[in-house]
Amino acid sequence: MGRIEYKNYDRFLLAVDCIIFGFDGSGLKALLIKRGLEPEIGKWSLMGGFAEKEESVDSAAQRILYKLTGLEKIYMEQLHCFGDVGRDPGGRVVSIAYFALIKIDESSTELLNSHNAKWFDLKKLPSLVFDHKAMVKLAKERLQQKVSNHPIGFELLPTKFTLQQLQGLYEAIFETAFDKRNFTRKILSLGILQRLDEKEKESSKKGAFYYIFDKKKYKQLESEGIKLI
Amino acid sequence: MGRIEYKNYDRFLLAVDCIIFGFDGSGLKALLIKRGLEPEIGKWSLMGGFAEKEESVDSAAQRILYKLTGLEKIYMEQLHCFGDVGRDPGGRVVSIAYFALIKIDESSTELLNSHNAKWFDLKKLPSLVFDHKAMVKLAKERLQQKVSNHPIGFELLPTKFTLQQLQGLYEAIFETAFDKRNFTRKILSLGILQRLDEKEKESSKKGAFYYIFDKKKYKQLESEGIKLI
DNA sequence: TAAATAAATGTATAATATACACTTAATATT
DNA sequence: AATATTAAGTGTATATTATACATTTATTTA
Repeated sequence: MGRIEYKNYDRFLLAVDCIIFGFDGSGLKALLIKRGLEPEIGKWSLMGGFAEKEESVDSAAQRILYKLTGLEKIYMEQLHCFGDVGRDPGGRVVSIAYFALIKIDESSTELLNSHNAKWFDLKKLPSLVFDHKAMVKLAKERLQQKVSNHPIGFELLPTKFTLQQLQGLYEAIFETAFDKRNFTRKILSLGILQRLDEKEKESSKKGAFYYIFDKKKYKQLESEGIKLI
Repeated sequence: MGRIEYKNYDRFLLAVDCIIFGFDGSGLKALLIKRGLEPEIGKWSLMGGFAEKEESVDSAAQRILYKLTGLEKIYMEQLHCFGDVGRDPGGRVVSIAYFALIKIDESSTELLNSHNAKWFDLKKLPSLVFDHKAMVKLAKERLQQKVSNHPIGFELLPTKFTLQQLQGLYEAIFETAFDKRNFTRKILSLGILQRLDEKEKESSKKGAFYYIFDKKKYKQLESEGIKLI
């Protein structure tokens, strides 16, 4: 069968917008840029761009994440298609939003600077262009839901981390405090953490053991979707 | 600020495809049509169509559901954007998939016939065009997930239904058997069902009480997202 | 009035979630 | 060398929820 091009249907600009989450030990953060084109040039915005004809939408999202952070092979998930008619005053643009989880210190500072990018605490977001606020809100809800059943929170932490850092991350994501004993017991009972002999000693005299993942168990749980929180 | 049209970016055909779920007392069903245009004309397909410039993507999905079933104000949820380059051999079409839950006997028979539509058991699907099989698979997974935490299963049942019908629905969705006593206890403990004095008497001599929803409790749970299964 | 049928119901046990406070290891201070 | 300081690390009791499992009940039909 030859290639038939569908005729006489409306064509759309397709944007991809990325909610890039990070965690710096205190709050959950999102990476925002100063928008570089009209309309609303100079306002805070999610990193985005237009999809191109010869790439998949997923690839476009990866390309755009790479463009801002220099990072590849990052945990990224499609969030939602935002398709309201008036969402972008610059034209009829349908946007596919993705969220990504990155280790906050691994992105390229030069790239971030060149895009006028900045990390913002989720609880202190500036006003954003278009419907980007709704995107962030939905992304946060999805992250909460996802992190409850899938071991992806680790994507936001350094390779080795203490139990208190892990708990701090979950508390930041859910904006609630957990009981240390119960949290520790539960997370260790999953058997996906491996304790190192090394200790983190900056925040206490006693020092807290570092942990890393047991990759094998991790993969297993990822596919099964075990309840974490 | 005037209206700026973004220039020089690729434009895409935007399709909307609907996974329409129904339940007839035995298995979970999906509504399929015989595709009416090339390529792959005559093959089984999800109901779909192209989005138009002056409507939101959500509206397009509603329009397409209405076109096939004659139904409005239906539970419908965006599923996922399918954006691979080669997904539609007829052109570069990005599709936004939605899933809908309808009462199987409420759709217009004339409309269904005019589209050559037919209900298929999810476990006995024919081969489908493009990536529609993946869409159905994802929709089923999302339905399972959603129905576990939100009281939406009822959208698939008649207004009044018996506990056995409700259990049958959940068993069909999860493709597993539940213990009748535990299921009944749990579902009734939510307090969202109201028992009628009327009984269904076709399937037994004793007869089974009909239930309807307690709308107020229903709304409350819908927003809170209480665990059902 | 007996038989047949599916509906309706309860209880014991296991697993999981929650609430709650003291001990320990290492360093810093006197 | 002894003591104070700091956050890390840990256990137990109770409540809640999930699971496993079989008999009684209401109604119709023979």
